[in-house]
Amino acid sequence: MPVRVLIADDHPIVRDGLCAALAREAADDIVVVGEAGDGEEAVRLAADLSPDVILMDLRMPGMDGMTAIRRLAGTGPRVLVLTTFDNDVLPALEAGATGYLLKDAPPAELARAVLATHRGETVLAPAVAGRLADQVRRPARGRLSPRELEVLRLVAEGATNKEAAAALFISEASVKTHLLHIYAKLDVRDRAAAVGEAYRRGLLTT
Amino acid sequence: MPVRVLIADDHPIVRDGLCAALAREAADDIVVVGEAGDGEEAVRLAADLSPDVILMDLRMPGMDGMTAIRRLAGTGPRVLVLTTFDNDVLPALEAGATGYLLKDAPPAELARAVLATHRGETVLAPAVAGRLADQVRRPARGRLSPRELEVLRLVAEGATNKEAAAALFISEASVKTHLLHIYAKLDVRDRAAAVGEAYRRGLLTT
DNA sequence: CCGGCCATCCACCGATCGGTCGATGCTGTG
DNA sequence: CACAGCATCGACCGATCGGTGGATGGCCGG
Repeated sequence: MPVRVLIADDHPIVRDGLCAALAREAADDIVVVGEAGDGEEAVRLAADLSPDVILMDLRMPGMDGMTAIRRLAGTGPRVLVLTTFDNDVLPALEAGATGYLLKDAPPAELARAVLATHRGETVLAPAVAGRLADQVRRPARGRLSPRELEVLRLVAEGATNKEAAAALFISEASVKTHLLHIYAKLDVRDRAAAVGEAYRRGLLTT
Repeated sequence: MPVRVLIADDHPIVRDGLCAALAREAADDIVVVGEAGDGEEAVRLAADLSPDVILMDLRMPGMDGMTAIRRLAGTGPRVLVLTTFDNDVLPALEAGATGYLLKDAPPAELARAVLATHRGETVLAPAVAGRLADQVRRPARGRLSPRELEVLRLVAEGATNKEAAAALFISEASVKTHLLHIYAKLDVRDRAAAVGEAYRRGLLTT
């Protein structure tokens, strides 16, 4: 009995590619039962089709992959994240993903990963594993608290300390404290470098 | 006689998807004659296979799509850029691309675009056209000079004005002037916002 | 129950930055 | 040739920022 797969990706071309690759590499063991173009559709189709494995992109319009994973946590199907970027690994695993692959993976590896995911094995792309190790080695280093992230987002959009304070309904002193903590965590010395480093680490997005 | 297409994209899955989509949408009119995984391979295969149209991703390891387009300019095949991001439009067209599509395009549109490109028509994704109009309307707005980009890169990495001046062998006053020009072009008021805006516009990359 | 992280707040000071006046010379294009 | 854009430099001033050294309370986990 083949593994039932649901594909969730906003690019039709990528969905086509996944179908073609899986059919070519493991036609007997894998069958694609559905395709979703955003997180909401993925959650709905997962309930309707009860797939074994969901191939999930993280960046999608509307409901993104991360929240979709949280919605799906514990409902049956295992989620294999398939995305372009190697950040977001820890959040994805925390949200309930079983594996994390990159889109530059060769089709054969992809097929193997789908089968492994179905068996409950955690699949990590090699490049991803190293990054994960880094993050675990340095606790808190680089992990910003929700509040700190809000402050940094405002600063990245041009807010002064005073403006950020007003936007968050806190005092300017608190904003400065948050920023000092951010500097320490990102290992930088000023707001401009903090914004740059945050974008490089994928903490801030377009 | 079908249009001969060469696919250049670093993701095997995307290449599969393009093959499948083109085969499904226009099997009689389009034939994929080759696939390349980076810019260098694309240039080599273009010479060997003499395709009519090259579907080219811009972000690839090794030689990127932009330089590949420049190499191919005037050698015969027309280049249709197919990428995820809607920046880089103007540079791509200047480099010699005939069209610019986004990866979220539906397969049918993609097939039509390939045929149109072969006829020499310029194909632009709707979202791209608007952005292009913006850039033309406001000359210089948003386009940073090479020197300004260097300054901004240093600032994004945490350099003070003095440090940036030292790194570029110019005076601190010049750095400040460059920064003021940057602020005006990006429509921001400080270095942190400039860095953020630059990342959002894809002027700075990881 | 205590330590750690988070979030909040205060005051002071020196350094840096941004704004605004300039100015010069070199390019390339109409 | 005139004009625009680029790159360089100078001086001044006020505003903002970063650094320091605190303080409080809440919450969670060992």
